[in-house]
Amino acid sequence: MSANKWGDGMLTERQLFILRVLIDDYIKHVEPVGSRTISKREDITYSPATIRNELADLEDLGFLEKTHTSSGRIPSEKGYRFYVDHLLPSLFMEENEMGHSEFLFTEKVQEAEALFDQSAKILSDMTNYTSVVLGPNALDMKLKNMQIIPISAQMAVAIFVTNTGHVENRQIVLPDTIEPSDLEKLVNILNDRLAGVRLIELNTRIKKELSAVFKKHLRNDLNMGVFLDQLLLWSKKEKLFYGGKTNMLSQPEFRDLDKVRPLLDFLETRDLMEKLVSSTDKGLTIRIGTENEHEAMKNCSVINASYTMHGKHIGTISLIGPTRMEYKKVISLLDSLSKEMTNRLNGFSK
Amino acid sequence: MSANKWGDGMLTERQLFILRVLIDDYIKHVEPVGSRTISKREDITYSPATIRNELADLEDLGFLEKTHTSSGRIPSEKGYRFYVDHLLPSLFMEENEMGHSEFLFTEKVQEAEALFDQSAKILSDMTNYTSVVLGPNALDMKLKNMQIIPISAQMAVAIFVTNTGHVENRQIVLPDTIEPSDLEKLVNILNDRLAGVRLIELNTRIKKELSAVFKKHLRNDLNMGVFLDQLLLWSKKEKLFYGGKTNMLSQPEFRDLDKVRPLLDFLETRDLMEKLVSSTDKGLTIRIGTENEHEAMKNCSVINASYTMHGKHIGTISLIGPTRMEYKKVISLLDSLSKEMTNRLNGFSK
DNA sequence: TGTTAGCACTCATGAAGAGCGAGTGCTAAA
DNA sequence: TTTAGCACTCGCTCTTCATGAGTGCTAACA
Repeated sequence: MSANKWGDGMLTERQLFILRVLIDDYIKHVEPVGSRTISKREDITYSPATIRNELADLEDLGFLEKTHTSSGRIPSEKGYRFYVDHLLPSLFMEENEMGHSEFLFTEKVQEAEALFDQSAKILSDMTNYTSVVLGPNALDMKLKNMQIIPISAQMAVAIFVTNTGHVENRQIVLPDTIEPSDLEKLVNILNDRLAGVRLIELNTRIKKELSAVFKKHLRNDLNMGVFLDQLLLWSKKEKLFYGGKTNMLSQPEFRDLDKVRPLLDFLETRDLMEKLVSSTDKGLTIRIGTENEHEAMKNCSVINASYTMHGKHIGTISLIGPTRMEYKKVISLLDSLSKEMTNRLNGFSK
Repeated sequence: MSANKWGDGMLTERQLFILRVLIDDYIKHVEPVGSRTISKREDITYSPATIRNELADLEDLGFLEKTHTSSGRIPSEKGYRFYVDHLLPSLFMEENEMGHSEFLFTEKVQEAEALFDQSAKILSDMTNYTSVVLGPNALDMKLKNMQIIPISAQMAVAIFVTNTGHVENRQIVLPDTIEPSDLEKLVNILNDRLAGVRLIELNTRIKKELSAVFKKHLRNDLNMGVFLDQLLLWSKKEKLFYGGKTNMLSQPEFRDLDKVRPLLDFLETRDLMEKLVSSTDKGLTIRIGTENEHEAMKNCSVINASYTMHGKHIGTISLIGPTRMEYKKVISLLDSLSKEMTNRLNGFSK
């Protein structure tokens, strides 16, 4: 057999089996697994000594590690990666029958925000890990209607309603010379011409197509350029919804304060979280340990699942747990939950 | 001298002095303070033995405690309370000269939300404790304008803009039989009659004063009752802005995971936090340990400072730290910061 | 009468060492 | 190829011991 990306050659059936058993055991008990423990399983016919030889080989191949010279083995990052890619699917298929069709949403979840919030809570409650829902980017939604409501002589509130019912708003400073009638005209023009345009594109559309219209209908002395820039300077990003922020504290590997602290700080840092949880992939992605490319996450795994609207990826629901997480359970859970979210979300727009 | 609420009688000057020195020292070093430590201070002329006698008396009076029979003393809750009420002001006045006039807000803080958020961050950064700003209750603001924007045949978005520029919005289900023109009429009536009314009062005002108007101007077959209830069912509460959520982890008294966990969980529980941080008082209130009336807060002190708008209390900025917090520093800081918030907030509305 | 030196006593803390047990790698025999 | 046997390694836990910072009490002193 030829070399592959996993090392010098393929693993033997027995090695595969032992590796899987060991990782399963470690995930369950969070303690280094020794040869004796493995040999005691009913379905294992080999003696501890034989197992030891195999374990030494698996360690040489980089799938396992020891915590000290005479300890049992724990999976390495590479080990988990292999487990997730090659050992899980076979098991996974069998058990996936019992779909998690019933999630305990409270009676009526009418609005998207409530759906996201509850999904995050449900997921973290069911797994005891930390979950995050990355909301849709409102700027990708299409403009349904906009309003400018003056609240004082100089200040006004600009409101943008999207086709999904999301509302963006911000305060703006009115040009000195503007009249209520000008404002009304402006709002009418914008609503006429820009309904159905994605918020993020409003700015370029206006610059390209509407300067002529403005010239025709509005007084020339208004400094529309600056005003429009202010109006359309989008700053808000996707919203994040959390569940089980403190669940990390009950994971045995983070029993140590100095280990949890960076983790909790990470969770509180919006930019980092956004990056961690964003994915352009439809479907499900798993990142293990250092694959997350941040020191604080080096002992964590992150699973992102995509939810969609009209078939388009618009956000993710994610689970953050220790690298030793219950992948089997968690993956199928996340899979069903993201589908459930997609269903309900698309139900809203009917 | 007659008995007072602090015990059998007044404390002697020397007792007051020793108590203050001890608490100051404990706050600084977070370790039980012994007689020797106190007697070593320059301004103390008595021997350890004398101090010991006084300490024993102060303990009998309930101001001090021991961690074990032969340890130094630490302040009791009653001790802190006395310290804050009677020992602090004298010191406090002298040093308050150096006001914290310069808070490091980023260039332009234009909107209230940004102000609250930054205030919380600044406060937690400067103290290394956890801070929370309780935003104004939008429902107490006055209606400037409302809009109902249909987004599909059955759904619409209702938007309420307040005189402060705050925007409340929610999705509503439209009555089957309603026409766009009905909606327009309704919005016009509401804007005409209800501008300037506090959001929280809209419902009663409508029921009292507008049913006649509706009868006159709208078709009778519309089931306005249910619709209006839906429109005016306020659910959202005041917003909370956090700073330094994980700062508790660096406090020596919470080095133990089992001690921080309930604390962090508490911080994440909206209802509890809201209750903790709400206060109707103008000015500054301090609650020490069990005065907070929640198990998780029994080793914490909470300081609430009020910020106002046009002289009216509209929200609070709070600091949560261990009972042994640096009251002196923190109180003057919170005092100045809440005033700064008030200033900027009132500046916005000019 | 208030203050202080002296002294016996307490208790937390940290270091040192022993014993245990779960694990290993290696060797030699089946 | 598999396995029994064995020496060896570490991490843990428990105990013991010494140390030192603190106390309360008593008796003497100013």
